[in-house]
Amino acid sequence: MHLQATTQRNTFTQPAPRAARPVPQAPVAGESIEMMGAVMPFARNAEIYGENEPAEYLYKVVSGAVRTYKVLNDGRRQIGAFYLTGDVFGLEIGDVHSFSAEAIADCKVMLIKRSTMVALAARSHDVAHQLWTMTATELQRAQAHIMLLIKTAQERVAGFLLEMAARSPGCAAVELPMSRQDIADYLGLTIETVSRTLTQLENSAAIAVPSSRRIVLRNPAALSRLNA
Amino acid sequence: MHLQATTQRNTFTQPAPRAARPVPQAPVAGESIEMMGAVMPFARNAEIYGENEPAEYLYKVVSGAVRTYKVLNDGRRQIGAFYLTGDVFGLEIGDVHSFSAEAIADCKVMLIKRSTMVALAARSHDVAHQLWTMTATELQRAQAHIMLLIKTAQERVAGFLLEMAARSPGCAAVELPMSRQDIADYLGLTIETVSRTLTQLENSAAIAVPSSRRIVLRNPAALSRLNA
DNA sequence: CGACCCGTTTGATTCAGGTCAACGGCCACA
DNA sequence: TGTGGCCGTTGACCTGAATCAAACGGGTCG
Repeated sequence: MHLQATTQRNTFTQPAPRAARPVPQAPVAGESIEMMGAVMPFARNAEIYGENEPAEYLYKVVSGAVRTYKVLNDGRRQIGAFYLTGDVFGLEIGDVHSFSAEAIADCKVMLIKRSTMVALAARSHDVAHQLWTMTATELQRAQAHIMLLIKTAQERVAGFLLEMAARSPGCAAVELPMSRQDIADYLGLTIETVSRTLTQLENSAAIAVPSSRRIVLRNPAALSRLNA
Repeated sequence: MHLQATTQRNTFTQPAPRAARPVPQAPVAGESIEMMGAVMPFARNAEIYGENEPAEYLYKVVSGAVRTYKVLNDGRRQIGAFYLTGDVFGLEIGDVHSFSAEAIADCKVMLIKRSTMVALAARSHDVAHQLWTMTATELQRAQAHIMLLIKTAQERVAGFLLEMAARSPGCAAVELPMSRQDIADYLGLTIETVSRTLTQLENSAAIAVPSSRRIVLRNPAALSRLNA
């Protein structure tokens, strides 16, 4: 149940992290993380890092999409978050990752050495503040996720669609990079329930589903009402 | 449904925050937050702050216990976290609180002015690092909470008991400061299900419940196994 | 062009947990 | 020593989502 297709590392497109070219030092205070780090491509379903691996880097999505997740003993998978272009992930306080991360689609990810960031933060309050802010943003995301998980199937799906819409540049139609299984594992539902709920929402004219990965929010107000 | 007994502010035991005595300035780097701020008492069920109120302070539990929560349109309440002696809460990146906070039992809480902390963080890397660490701890707590919410009732209750046990100094018996309703709203269950599950665990000899607020972990290994 | 594969949808049935209702224990207070 | 209010427990029943199963559709590849 909840099996992933092919989750093994793709050793072709993903050189070992140690092989990354040296991260340029950026000693100036007020430096943003934008301008440092090496960009690395990952193929669809490639593992970016694994749970309990040392957290050597922090990551920024340059293009594509990423999921973080945990798998329980019995195989149930919970997706912690989806990261789209511009999002930062892999930020941990401990020195190991508490989730695993995989590419949802082929994507490019910028790697920034954690030790570099931490050292930089010690010198630049700006960088320190950025680190704090990113962690706090992540916290807010997690708290919103908790609020989703106590709701009904309809409310969860509606909430998910609104969240994705809010994160998409173009407003009307949402292009979903992830499968129904991913959505289900994010929302704590089964694919069947997600699928059924989407057709339900379509029948009630709240959304349109021209193709399975493309969803038009026909009546966002109705969705918000569902979102409680 | 999920109604709280008496949730209004108790204006007797809780002077307005503005009346707090001035926070001593602590310019020395390496300063800990321990030594600054005024301690204030709150009566059982008194509101400490409300959702969407400006986040002027951050709080540390000196004694007693606190819950943070949100209420949905339809009255469902979700408890975000329980805070026991020594825990810090109310740490936000935005300038309003995203949850409400209430005293579970009579308690004493230390208030620290947020602006003071932020100013201090700008001068002391140590303080900045503390702020970051506290936020990250909160993030981990939230992520663990997410993992709880996708599980079965048994697993949630077992997980909750183990969490509380881990946070209690004395190991064998857990003294729960919160009601069944609080536990239910934390775990996304009903009081009936929490109650039933506890008796189930008692019948299977995993725990003993000498009094409703006191629980002995008779077989922590079995609970851990449930916890998946 | 047809065969297959994968992700998705749809249908039938089951079950965990919710709902509704009654009861019991404990404590404060008269 | 009653009596009323909480809080927690237990029971009977119901329902929303999971499970099991089958069919569909849109790709790729021989």
